Amino acid sequence: MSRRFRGESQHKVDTKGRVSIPASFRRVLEAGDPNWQPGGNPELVIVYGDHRRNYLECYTMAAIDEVDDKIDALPRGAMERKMLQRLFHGQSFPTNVDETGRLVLPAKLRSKIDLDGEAFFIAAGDTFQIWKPETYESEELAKTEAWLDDLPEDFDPMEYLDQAQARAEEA
Amino acid sequence: MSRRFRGESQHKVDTKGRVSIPASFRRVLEAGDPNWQPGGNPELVIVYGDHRRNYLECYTMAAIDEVDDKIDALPRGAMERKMLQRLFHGQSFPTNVDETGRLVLPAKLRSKIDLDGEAFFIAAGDTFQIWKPETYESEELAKTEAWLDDLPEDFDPMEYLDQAQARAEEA
DNA sequence: TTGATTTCCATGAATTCCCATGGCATCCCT
DNA sequence: AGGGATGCCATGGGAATTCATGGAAATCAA
Repeated sequence: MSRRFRGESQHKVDTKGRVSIPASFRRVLEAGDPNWQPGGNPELVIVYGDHRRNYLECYTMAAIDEVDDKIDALPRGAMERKMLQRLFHGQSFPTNVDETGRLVLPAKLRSKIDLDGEAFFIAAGDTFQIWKPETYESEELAKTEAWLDDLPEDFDPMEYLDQAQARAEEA
Repeated sequence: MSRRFRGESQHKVDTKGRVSIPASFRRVLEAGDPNWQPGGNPELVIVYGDHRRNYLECYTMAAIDEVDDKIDALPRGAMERKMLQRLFHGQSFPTNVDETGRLVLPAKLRSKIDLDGEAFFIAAGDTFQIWKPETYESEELAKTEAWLDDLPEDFDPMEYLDQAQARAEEA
């Protein structure tokens, strides 16, 4: 049912690294954890990636399992496989939501994306991301603004939806 | 059957953000929710978009699923995909009609379109929109009036219907 | 032991749930 | 045709719960 994350919001991060997860995201994490049961706290995996990535990407257990399966399908010894293993197995952090709906970000993860005081959460399909608000504003929003400015005055991004469909059909 | 929304109407918004949904729209939401069953309350997704958009667009589950599929069809990493994900996954709010046929607009959404006291609903094909009445009057109506005024005296908008058909045929 | 986790409790604000009312249509019975 | 009776619709009010957030006590790890 609620397999997809949806929405965006901002929450406080205290000195211990505790942050409330948007309530609606919690429901998705619960639904996506095969071991979860009412009253319990769902697990999840936070992928932080290499130095170039400046946000944290959070996977439900179901989503990360899917990724793992795909990695397993690659031939042993293949470079792609090694890279993906490093990213998803090495540069990631398994954890769980706590009793009060929060999750604790270790100092290491916080400093990696330079988080302090506030964290911005945004859904991205079957994962959600955690950004330092300022980074999100300046990098992501600015980037797309600039990109949109290059388009015709009356262009509506919605038109991309149909492009998407067209591509899907010819494939 | 009742796949399309039709009509327009205005309802009160109380201090808690509760608004009655036009009864006829409810039937469409029910029909468009694969999980809905008689006696239950249909879910829907409200897309509010970025600061440029000053109305809320409401999708039936079927309609939003279609959108999601199209987004999934775009290549990972593509700019269009990111934009659409931000819009439809990030800048949206999943909710459901309540027992009494109302829906609750969180303060965040209300303030975004500067809603207070009254909300104007208008059908738009397989979605419907919620506007602050004054905004709709001044922006939308004025816009289409102006547009119509630019056309020849005796022009009949119905002619567009045939244009649409012609386009479909050549594609 | 000492800083760093975890646990466990605490609280105001926001949100959900439950129940209530008056206004219209429609249906039905005589 | 009159006159309920019935049922959906728009709207309100208050209680009960959930959220987001803070702080203290209890555990760990080195």
